[in-house]
Amino acid sequence: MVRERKYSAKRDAILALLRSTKTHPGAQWLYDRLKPQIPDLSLGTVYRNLNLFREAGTACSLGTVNGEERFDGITAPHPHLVCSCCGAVLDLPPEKAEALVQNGKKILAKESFSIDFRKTVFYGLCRDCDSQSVS
Amino acid sequence: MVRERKYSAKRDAILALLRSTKTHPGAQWLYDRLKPQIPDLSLGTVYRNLNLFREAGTACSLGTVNGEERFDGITAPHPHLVCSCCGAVLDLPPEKAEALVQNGKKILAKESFSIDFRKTVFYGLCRDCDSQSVS
DNA sequence: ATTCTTGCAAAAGTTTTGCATCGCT
DNA sequence: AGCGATGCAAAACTTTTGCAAGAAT
Repeated sequence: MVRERKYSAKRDAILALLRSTKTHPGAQWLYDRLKPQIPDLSLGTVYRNLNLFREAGTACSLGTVNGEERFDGITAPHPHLVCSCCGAVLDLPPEKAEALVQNGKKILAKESFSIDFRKTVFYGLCRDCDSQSVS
Repeated sequence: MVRERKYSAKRDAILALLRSTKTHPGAQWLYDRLKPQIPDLSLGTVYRNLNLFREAGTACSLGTVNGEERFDGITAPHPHLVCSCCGAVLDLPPEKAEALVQNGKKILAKESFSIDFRKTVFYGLCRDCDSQSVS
């Protein structure tokens, strides 16, 4: 049972900004950018809407970088590069990811991104939770 | 330049517990389990030692689940299953991961774990940070 | 003696939430 | 009018840190 959503100019602005950037931002980044244009915007609203986007599948989380959750407006699953030093997040073209996985290359020439390690996580429901949700 | 480490019984206990479990615990879980046996243990010490393990490569982080960082005493890279509902983390045998990636099966029969989506993140240094660390 | 380790508590940082108000339908 | 959306501030949580005391080398 999904609740009805009403139009909200702020929600639209947050989503538009999220979709317009390749930085894979966190809540604070979005807030800082939007605040000058929307003076009566609060950080809580950014958080609330990001959670709505995630629930609705309009956006997705990439996970936490340096303690901050980062989001992607592109919901089609694709791998990412995270800089362990500065926390930058880059999209990784699927074909390059394939090559990386296959030959374990440490360097991604074009982006000049040196790979240290990879994390792969599958999300779903464990047996207990799956059976509970069905019944 | 890695600092010298002195022996610490508490550090040993934390690492032993981390290695003995398949739960991929967070700091609080380890603390709760150790506290009865080591009454003068503090949560801060668990955090400090987990960070030491990570720096030393003795343990590694799997990322954040429900806002809490989870650790693995097995440092050989391997994929994980995370239950979106209860936060349980399971190891995924590499050969099963391969099959999942190849055919995109939604169900992992043996573990009865239904897969919703996957996240793959490569960690390394971006061009800027890489050049800074070299020079 | 030196330096690492730790308990404790405060601090820091991120995210959530309660509540009154405002806006959309 | 009814209910969702929001500002604001407090609260909740996880993690880090400063400092003095204790332990290992």
